[in-house]
Amino acid sequence: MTSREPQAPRLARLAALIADETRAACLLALLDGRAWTAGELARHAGVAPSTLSEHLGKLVAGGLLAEERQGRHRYVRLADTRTAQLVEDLVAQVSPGARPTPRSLREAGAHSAMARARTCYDHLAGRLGIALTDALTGRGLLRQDTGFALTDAGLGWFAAAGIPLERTGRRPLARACLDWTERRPHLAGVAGAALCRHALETGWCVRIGSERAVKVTAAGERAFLDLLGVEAGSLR
Amino acid sequence: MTSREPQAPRLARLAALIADETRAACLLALLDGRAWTAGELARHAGVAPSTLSEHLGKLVAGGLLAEERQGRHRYVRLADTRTAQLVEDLVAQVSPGARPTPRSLREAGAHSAMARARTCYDHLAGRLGIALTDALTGRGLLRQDTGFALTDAGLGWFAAAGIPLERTGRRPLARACLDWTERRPHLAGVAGAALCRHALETGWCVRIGSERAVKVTAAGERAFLDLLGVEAGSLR
DNA sequence: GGAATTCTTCGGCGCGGACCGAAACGTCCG
DNA sequence: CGGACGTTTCGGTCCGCGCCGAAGAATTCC
Repeated sequence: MTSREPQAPRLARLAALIADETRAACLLALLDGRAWTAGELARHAGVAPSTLSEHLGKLVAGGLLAEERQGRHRYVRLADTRTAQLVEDLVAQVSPGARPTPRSLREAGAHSAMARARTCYDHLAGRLGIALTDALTGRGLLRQDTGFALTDAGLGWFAAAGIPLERTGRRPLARACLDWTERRPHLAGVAGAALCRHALETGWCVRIGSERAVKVTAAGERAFLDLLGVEAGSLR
Repeated sequence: MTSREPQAPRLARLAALIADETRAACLLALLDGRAWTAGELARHAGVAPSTLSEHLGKLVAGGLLAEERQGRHRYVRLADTRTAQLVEDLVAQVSPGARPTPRSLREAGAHSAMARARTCYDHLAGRLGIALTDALTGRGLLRQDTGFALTDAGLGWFAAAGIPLERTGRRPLARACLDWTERRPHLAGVAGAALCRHALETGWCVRIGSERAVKVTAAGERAFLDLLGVEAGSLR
């Protein structure tokens, strides 16, 4: 059998897009679900703007990024949830079993804030994401023993909490996303995104700094306790 | 923010392992779930044995492949189900919306056999995988509307059919795997693997040739009809 | 209109890595 | 014990690509 698999070149070309450290840094930064300008990404990655411009060209051409031009700015974001999920899966694969020792105090602070609570593209992750997922499961709202799906009671909980779940396209309502700090699954999919969006809109959580880390507010602490019995005090 | 994401180098290095066309061809071939020798892979990929030896060294060192030495042979296989799932996800991302036109009759035949029924590492895919998944869903044994999980009736069906489901480690019982020919989810996870294994052991399906394609036998046609009402005649 | 900002294009440099063939090493078999 | 086979190591070649700086295009601000 000398016939080369027909999709080998495509697979290699896709992986090559991620196989560069600068482009990988961009994809990781964009996991916050927001749109960044080319200049921001260049500073973030520590390369010349001209270099980063070429990288963006490749990522957009490869379908990993979507771009939107506004005046002299070029905003890019991850193309879709599937792409974000793919990057998360890759990160989970390389997530170290042993936690790496941070080099500086600032890194240590940033790392622990990320481990506490952060967004994973469009849903909540970190210890907060795990705690909410565990609470949903413990109350019979989410079923993990036979797969990963909301129960009928779970559908009712979202409705009662005033969090609308839009059945759009083929995206699953609930889906497991492997957390790279906790190494445990947490809620993603339509329900995960809706919960995160609601938490940010109602002020249960606010973003810290310019990246993915978030923190729980006083209002959020009350809400998570009332609605799910989650003690989120340590995640403030 | 000039701090580079700490896991960017790791992500890039992982992707670089897949970013070579020869290594990609190896990973795709190994998606059949079996162990190949270095020589077989070299012939399959169309490169010199010495070249392929170096590739295998990198893939093993990178944790994507597991190796087993037997005499003068070096057998390699995908390291674990998570790695297989990752490769499948990457393939799904690049799966062409428009079917590519095969270049030769033999390729066309191989492609259509793969589209009919094949294994996806350790579970069934292609039109057969979709048909079984649809049947399970239609009979209330698998729930896809709120995620992707077996129902209690589904657990009973597996027990009644004599297909044991081993709850091992963290691997989910049911999980969706996106099919790259049908562009629809089909059953993976512990249940998908158990069903595939049972189908091959009882002779419901047999492998065609040396790769992933399988075909349904007469016994399999009866079984699928009796157990799930699936008309698998066109998949023989 | 002119200046500042943001991004892109281009030429050129240098490193990394994929490839091969030749030779060495180990294993199996007659 | 010698020959066939599968695999590995090594030296050498070559191409791809990531990087920069300088110059150019587009847009906004004053």
